[in-house]
Amino acid sequence: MRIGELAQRTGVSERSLRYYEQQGLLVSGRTLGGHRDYPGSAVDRVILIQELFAAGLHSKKIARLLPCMRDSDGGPAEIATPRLVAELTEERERINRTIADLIRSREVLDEVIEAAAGRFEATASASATGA
Amino acid sequence: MRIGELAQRTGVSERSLRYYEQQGLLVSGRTLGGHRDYPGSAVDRVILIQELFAAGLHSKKIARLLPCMRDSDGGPAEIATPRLVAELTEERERINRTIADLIRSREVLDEVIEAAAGRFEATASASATGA
DNA sequence: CTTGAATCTGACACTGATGTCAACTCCTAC
DNA sequence: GTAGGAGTTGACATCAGTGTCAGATTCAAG
Repeated sequence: MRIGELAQRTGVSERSLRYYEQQGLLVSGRTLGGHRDYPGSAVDRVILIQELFAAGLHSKKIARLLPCMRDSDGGPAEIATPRLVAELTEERERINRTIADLIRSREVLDEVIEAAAGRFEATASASATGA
Repeated sequence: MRIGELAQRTGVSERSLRYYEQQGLLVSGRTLGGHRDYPGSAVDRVILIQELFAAGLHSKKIARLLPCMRDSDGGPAEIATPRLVAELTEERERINRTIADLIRSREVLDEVIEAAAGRFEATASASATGA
C-alpha cells in the first residue's frame, strides 16, 4: 500500500511515517518512480511504534528494540545485547514508575471531579425541589 | 524556606520552581530584598505539580486544578466548574488510555528482555558446562 | 564593612515528534 | 497525452518544560 493509505489505516500522519523511516523504524519498498510501497504488516508495525512512543521510548531506542521482536517483519528475531537489555530493563522501571504516577494523578483528578459532582448533585437537587 | 532548599528537598531545579510561579502554580512570599520565601507546604505542592506534569497535564490546566484541591494551601477548596470537570474527565480518560498503553509496551519490553535472558541463560549454561 | 554564596530577572537554546509549506515529480483515470 | 490527485524532499515552525548564562542584587557570616 502507499503512504496515504497507511496513514489513514493507522491514524498516523504521512509526515510521521516519513520520519519513522528516516529514523530507521520503518522500511518501505519503492515504486519505480520513488513512491513508498508498504507491505500489509506495516500497519501493525506503525501501531507498535506509536505505542512505544507513547510509552516514552525515544526513536533511537525503538530502532534498536524492533529487530529483537518476533513478528517485526517475519524475519528471525535478533537477540538483544546485554547493553540493550539493561536499557530496556531501565525503561521498564521507568514505565512502572510512570504507571504509579499516573494512578496517583488519576486519584487527584477523581477527588476534584467527585467533589464537584457532589456539589452539582446538591445544586440539581435544590433546583429540583424548587429552592 | 528559600528556593535553594526547596529545590533540594523536591529534586526540582530552581529554574523550574521559578517557572511554576510564573505559570501561577506556586506562590511564594518575598523577603524585603525580593528573595522568594516558601512555606513548608510548598514541598508537597511542588511534588504534586511534578506528578501532574508527569501525567501529561499542561501548566494551564494544573493552574486551574490546584485551587480545587483540599490541602492546596489550607484555604477552602474551590469547586471545579462544569467546564473544568469536563476537561478533567477527558484527562482522566487519556490517563487511562496511557496506562493501558504503558502496560502493553511493558509487555513488549518483557518479551525482548526474557528472550534475551533465556538465550544468555543458555549461553551461561553452555559456558558453565565448558561447551 | 566586606566577602562569598545565594538569589534575582531576562534572554536564548534545546529536545523530539509533528505541522506546514514550497517546488517538483509520479501515478491513474479519462 | 493530459489533468489533477497523491507522493517526494527539504526546510522551517511549534510546543512546553527545562538548561544555562550574564549581570545585578541580596543575604549571612566573619
